[in-house]
Amino acid sequence: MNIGQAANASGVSAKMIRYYEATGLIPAASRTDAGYRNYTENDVHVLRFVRRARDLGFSVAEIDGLLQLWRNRRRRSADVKRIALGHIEDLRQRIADMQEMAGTLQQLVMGCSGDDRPDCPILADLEQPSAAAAGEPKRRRGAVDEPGVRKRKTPRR
Amino acid sequence: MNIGQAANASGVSAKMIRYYEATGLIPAASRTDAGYRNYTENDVHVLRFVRRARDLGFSVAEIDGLLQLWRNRRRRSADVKRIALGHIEDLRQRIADMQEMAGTLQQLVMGCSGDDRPDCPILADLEQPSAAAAGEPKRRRGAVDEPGVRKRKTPRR
DNA sequence: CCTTGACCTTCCAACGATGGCAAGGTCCAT
DNA sequence: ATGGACCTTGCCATCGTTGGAAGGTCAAGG
Repeated sequence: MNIGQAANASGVSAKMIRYYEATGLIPAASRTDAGYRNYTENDVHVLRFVRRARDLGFSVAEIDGLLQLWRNRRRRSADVKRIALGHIEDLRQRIADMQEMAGTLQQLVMGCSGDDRPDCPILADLEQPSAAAAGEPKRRRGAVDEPGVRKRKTPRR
Repeated sequence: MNIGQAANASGVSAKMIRYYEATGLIPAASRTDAGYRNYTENDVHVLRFVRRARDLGFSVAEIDGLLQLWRNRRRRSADVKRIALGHIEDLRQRIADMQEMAGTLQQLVMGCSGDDRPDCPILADLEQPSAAAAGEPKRRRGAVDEPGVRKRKTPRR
């Protein structure tokens, strides 16, 4: 089976199949004399596994762990469950963050006349976050502190 | 005010301030003789606006639009509202997608013993999505169709 | 005056997952 | 033999953000 057929059969694009191979998520496919990648039904099975896991929002790194457990007949289901629970927790956190954003915006939007006049509580809040709309200071995903203000012995002029 | 002080005062990292300047989101700051960027209280005000908008999940492109409206005293609040509503819709869609993922996973996790045994419905579902857990086929954010299967007049051997 | 260290500058690379395009080789039916 | 669908590799773009390197500046303290 060629890569295009494997792509059709698995729902993973040919591009991504090559990418997964290059990054080591899946083993390198065998090649024909002409250099074409060759796939078996089993390979497609693996690809479908990957596809499904992506659909469930697992990162490629997580899928790597899941694939190893999948292949390991002596795995402990606890390990699988841990990965899944961690991912659920991640999803819940992101959902909560986005719900808070949406809720705040909804509040602001409701106060906006949405006509030809310039006055708008949305812009007003962006300018000076109101206590009501600001909520607890949240950290965006992946955001990390700056190196921190290193102290100067005497204040800057 | 130096960039570091503007960063501290606005909550936007110095790195990002330079980035926003380079991409044209904010105007280029004036410079000292030595080439240091110089910021005013008003610049910090703009940066806080940007920061707040990022916290609410607006993309940089959307913030660009919001900033222009903010600066325009003859803006129509309807334009602001439209951007906000579009963003809310986007958030809701993503929330729904993630909730579905989390729900499916929660189902699977509940069926997993999470002990030393290898049997695990989570892996089983990844292998062969069950109708119950599969749901309607959803499209991941940004996912786009492959070029499509171009038809071969006769089937491949 | 010189050193130190905190700060600033620019430039380049990386992340994650995916798509797009280009230049070239292969396979197969007509 | 020709055409066209397919394959190959490789590089670029996305998006927002961080990290680092190499080097210049500034102020305080010895």
